[in-house]
Amino acid sequence: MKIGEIANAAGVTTSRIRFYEKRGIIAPAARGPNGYRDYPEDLIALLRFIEQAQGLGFTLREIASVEVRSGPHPISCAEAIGLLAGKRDAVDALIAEAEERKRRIDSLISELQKSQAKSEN
Amino acid sequence: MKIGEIANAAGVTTSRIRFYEKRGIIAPAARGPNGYRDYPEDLIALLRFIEQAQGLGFTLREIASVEVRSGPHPISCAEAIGLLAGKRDAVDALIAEAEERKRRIDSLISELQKSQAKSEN
DNA sequence: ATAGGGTTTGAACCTAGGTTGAAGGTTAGG
DNA sequence: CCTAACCTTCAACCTAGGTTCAAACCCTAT
Repeated sequence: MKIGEIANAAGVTTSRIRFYEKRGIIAPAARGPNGYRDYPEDLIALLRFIEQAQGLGFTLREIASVEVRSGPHPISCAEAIGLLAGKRDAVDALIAEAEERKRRIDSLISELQKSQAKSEN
Repeated sequence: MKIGEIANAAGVTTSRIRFYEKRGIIAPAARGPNGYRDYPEDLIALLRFIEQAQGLGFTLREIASVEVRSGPHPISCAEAIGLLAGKRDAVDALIAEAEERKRRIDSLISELQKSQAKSEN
C-alpha cells in the first residue's frame, strides 16, 4: 500500500506517517522501485493503536519505547499492565489536580458573589 | 525597584518579566536614567496574580485581555464571575475527559489480567 | 582600574506533535 | 503527450510559555 492509501485507511495524514517514521515511532517503510514507501496492511492497526494510546495519555516517546521492544514479538502482559497502571496513576493525579483547581475557582466565585450581594457593584 | 529585585520579591525570573512585557501581559516599565527598568511595588502583586490565574487554568492570553481592560479601574464583579464560571466549566470538561480515560485504561487492565490468568504468558 | 555583579537588547533554542511549502520525480487516464 | 494527482526530500513554521546566549553597558567595592 502506498502512503496515501494507508493514511486514508487509518484516518491519519500522510505527513503524520512520515513524521512518525522520522521520530522512530514506526519502522522505516520498505520502498518500491520508484522510491515510494510500501506498507503492509498491518500498519493500519499500528497507526490506530498509536492513536488509541495517545488517547489514553501516552506520549509518542512512550509509545515509541514500547514499539521498539515489540518488534519481533509483543511485550508481555505483565509489562503492558505495568505501563497502563502507571498511566492510570498519572491520570488520577491529573484528576485530583483539576478537582483542586475547580474548588479554588468555586470558592473565588462564591467570595465574589458575596461581595457583590453587599454592594451592588 | 530594579527588575532583579522585583523578580526576587515575586518569586519569578527576570527573563519571565521581560517576556511578559514583550507579550503585553504587563505594561512597559518606566526607565531610570541608565535605561534600567524601574518598577513600582504594585507589580509584585500583579505578578503573583498572574501566577494564581495561571494556576486556575487561565492562559497568558486570557490574563492579558483582562489586564488590558483593568488599566484604569478593575473589572466588575459580574465580569470576573463570568470569566471564572467559564473556566470552571472548562475544568469540569477536563475532569470528565480524564475520568473517561481512566475508565478505559482500567478496563484494558482488567482485560489483560484476565488473559494473563488463563495462560501464564 | 579592575573584578564582580546587575542590566540592556535581540535572536536562537526548547518541548510536543505535528503542518505547510518548495522543488522535483512518478503514474494513470484521456 | 499532457495534465492531475500522487510521491519524494528537506526546511521552515505553528502554539505556549518561557530559557539561554552574546555583546555591550552600568554600578560598586577594593
